[in-house]
Amino acid sequence: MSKELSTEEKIREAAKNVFIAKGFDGCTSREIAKASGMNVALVNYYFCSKKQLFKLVFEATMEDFMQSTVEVFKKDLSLESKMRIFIEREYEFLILHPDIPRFILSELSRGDKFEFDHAAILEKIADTGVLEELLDAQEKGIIRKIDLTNVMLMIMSNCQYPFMAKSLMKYLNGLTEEEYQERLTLQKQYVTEMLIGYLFIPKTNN
Amino acid sequence: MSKELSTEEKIREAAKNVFIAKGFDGCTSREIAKASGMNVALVNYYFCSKKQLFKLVFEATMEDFMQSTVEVFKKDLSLESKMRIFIEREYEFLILHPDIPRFILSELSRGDKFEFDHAAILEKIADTGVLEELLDAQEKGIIRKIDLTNVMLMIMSNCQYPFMAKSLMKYLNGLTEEEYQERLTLQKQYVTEMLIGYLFIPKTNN
DNA sequence: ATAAAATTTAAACGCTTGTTTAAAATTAGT
DNA sequence: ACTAATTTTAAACAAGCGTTTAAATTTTAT
Repeated sequence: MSKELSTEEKIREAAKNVFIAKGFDGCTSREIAKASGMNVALVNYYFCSKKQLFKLVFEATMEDFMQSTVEVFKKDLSLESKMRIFIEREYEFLILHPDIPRFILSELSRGDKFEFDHAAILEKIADTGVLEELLDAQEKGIIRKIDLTNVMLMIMSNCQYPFMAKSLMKYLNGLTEEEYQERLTLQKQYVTEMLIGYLFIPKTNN
Repeated sequence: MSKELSTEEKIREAAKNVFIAKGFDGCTSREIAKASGMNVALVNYYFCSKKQLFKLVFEATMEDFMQSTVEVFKKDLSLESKMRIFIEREYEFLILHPDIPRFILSELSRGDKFEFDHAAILEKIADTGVLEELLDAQEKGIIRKIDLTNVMLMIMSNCQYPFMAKSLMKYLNGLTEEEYQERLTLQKQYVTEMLIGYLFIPKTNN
């Protein structure tokens, strides 16, 4: 156990956990303070306000989430391999942080709460060259000519939703946490097959 | 315009809109009262507490959502037709009520807020006989032998996520509401093809 | 060792929250 | 028409909220 965290870092870490678990509206400054072992005044001493602390946490979480998965497209591999590895990474990440997609989409959908800087995230995606690679593959007839928004939606739907719907699915199907984890591992394999099978145009043998 | 709503109904309707838009934690009793044209005391006069009003709204919303789509499986059609119509209905419903999946999954994920009665929903699904039909189709080699939890996940992922991620996708791709609606219509067609193509085993010609 | 700076604390600030009260206004029953 | 029940209102309640204050403590620098 590394106890060598500064007060500021302790608060930031606690805030991240609490915000992701309960949302901005679902928690209090005092709750964050208590979770970090500090008191309320220190939260505002280091971060000025609950809102600003949230903004910091949200943007960092969003960047982490994107970064950890999208960077596979920088590698020198076939598009299909990259796609497979991307899905693999996405599931790996989400098994460790299953609440992040719901957190991001929930907070983002009530966007009046703060204006977040999406330029940084757009840049990280653009930097990987994934968009050009996909367009190029469409020109070459490797993958279907589908608007990239739809391609992204397909992949993200099949990666993120299974984690967002965990509570509901466990309810509906009467599964334990372990049983649901098993379904998730299977789901990863199924959606990989399904997505690759649908998006990639089979090579004709002649 | 039908103005002939009772006070109780006005509050219930307003509460539904406000809860779905902002979540339980994201709104106040006074906000709901104002949205219904009434005052705070009336909310508790008819519904005892914010929590109980929420419980009512949540369970009704959940039942509506399930009911409107799953009942297609009662019809006398081929499984493939039912699946196609199911997806069609789901998208139709979600175009009208795009915030409901996020609402349900968000509120459900912090389940300590109240215990909801999922038996009624389970029963509605069971009543359609969809589960038996799917298992039967698996036995007959019509669709892949995949755990039904995973089948449900696949379908729900591709129907609900595109609506849950609207804010994010509009951001990332710089789309207007109209442009995103167009993508959603295309998405419906793509995911129908993809899901049917993956889940159903092609008939061999011999 | 001492003074200055940074950190931590307990207490308080106005304000909003969910809920309740008690009186006023309306409706229903006879 | 009169009474009783129902509905609506304005006002108040304690509790909790985000934030601020000012004093106490610790750290840093000379």
